[in-house]
Amino acid sequence: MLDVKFVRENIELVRNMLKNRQCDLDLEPLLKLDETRRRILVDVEEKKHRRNIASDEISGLKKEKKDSSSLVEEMKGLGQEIKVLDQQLAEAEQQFRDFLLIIPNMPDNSVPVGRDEKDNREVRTWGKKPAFDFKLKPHWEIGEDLGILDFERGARITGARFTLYWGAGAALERALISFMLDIHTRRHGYTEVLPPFMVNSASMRGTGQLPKFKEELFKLDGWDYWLVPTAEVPVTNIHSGEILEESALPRCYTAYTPCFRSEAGSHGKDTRGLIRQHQFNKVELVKFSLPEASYDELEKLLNNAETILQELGIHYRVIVLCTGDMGFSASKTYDIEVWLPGQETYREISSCSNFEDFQARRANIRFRRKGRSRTDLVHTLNGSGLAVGRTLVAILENFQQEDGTVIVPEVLRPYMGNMKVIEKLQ
RNA sequence: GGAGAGAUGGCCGAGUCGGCUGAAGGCGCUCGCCUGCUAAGCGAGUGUAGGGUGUAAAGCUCUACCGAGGGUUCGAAUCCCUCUCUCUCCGCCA
Repeated sequence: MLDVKFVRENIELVRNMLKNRQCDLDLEPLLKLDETRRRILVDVEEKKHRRNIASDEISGLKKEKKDSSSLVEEMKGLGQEIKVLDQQLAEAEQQFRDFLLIIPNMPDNSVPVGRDEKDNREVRTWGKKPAFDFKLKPHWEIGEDLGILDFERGARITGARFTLYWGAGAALERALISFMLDIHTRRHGYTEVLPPFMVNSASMRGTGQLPKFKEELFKLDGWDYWLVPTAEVPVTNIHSGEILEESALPRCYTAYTPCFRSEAGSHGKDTRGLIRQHQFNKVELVKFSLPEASYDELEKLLNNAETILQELGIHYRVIVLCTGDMGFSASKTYDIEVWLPGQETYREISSCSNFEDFQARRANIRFRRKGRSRTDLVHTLNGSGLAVGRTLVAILENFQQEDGTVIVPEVLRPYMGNMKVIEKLQ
């Protein structure tokens, strides 16, 4: 959510931002609502002031045993007026707030202006595309041939975009989760958290999934509970409504959660394999930062995510998203795209964003500078570190061998009972 | 699921028959004094949000907030209703 005052005073900047984001939204109603709401507010506050004074007078009169009935009568009328105005105000505030909630965040100045993913810019690459002298398979073939990925039974148990993992496949997924969490906690200094996998509407609103992206979420019937689409939601909301000490920042958390996404609007896209599932595992990195430090923290967070692929020894590239491709809540986003030789393509495996104070304002996450009385909004950041299912995909495709087996990356072997090669499950 | 208790400021904790209680008292914290250092002691200060005024900061001022929402009343932290959450006991369960 943007600051109302900022919008009021920089209306042209905001209009330009909407244009750059390819977002068609007319701001006129917002300005009108703001005006209406403030007009009513001034009126009702003045009336309440009068009522407060009169109440004191009545109290005084009663103490002196004097008659107060005419004043009481008068206040009855005023009370009615206040009641009506309060209702109007509540309505105006609600509409105003609802509108503010659907305005996307301002991109940082360093973000390239562009229409869509074609205008994203490559920042750097790491490693090289591996060379093979045999015919490569996509991961779904590798997984099915080894008997470790079972798409058919996954679909039978639940439906399309659900997968059953067997044996070394299941173990590899678990190994990756442990490995990632260990690196981030032990080497990068993050605190591990294990949050609820369902959240309420307030949390979804806090991070920006609601009200605009309802159709991408799974909701529990009869409950105000939603399945988390990413750990970002529960973990960022850890501190919602809190005022943190300046000395407590930055706070760096890492969490494993499954992620549930409806993938509405993706029909027919990535239907094969593990790339696009309704349920997948992810290790997330979340930071709460001082405003002046948040872009440094973003670079660090990105590096922390990259470390995982470097340790695994898999080629990737980093891109910065342009204004037209960036998410609703983000001010700046880097994507890490991993190389998948079986499909001869790069695929997003991590998305690292700075949200500045956009989420903090929605979720009301503040801090107090030492020696100062006023509070400020923190900056929030997060990034995948990494998407586990897609990492498993990258391992299968990058470390496949001609005989159909897959080499287990060195760093994962301690987590897999020293397994060196994944062979066909008997 | 059954029975009961509770929810007040950063924390603990008062709030009488509704009326200067935004809220006593204590702790903590901040600043100052004192003191070889530390501790103790002394003094002052210490909620949040929104609005008005102000070029802005400061300041001044108003309104709201004692779990959330609604009601009664001229007036509610105090009375009534609904909901949420926490705790205790029993039952059940991983």
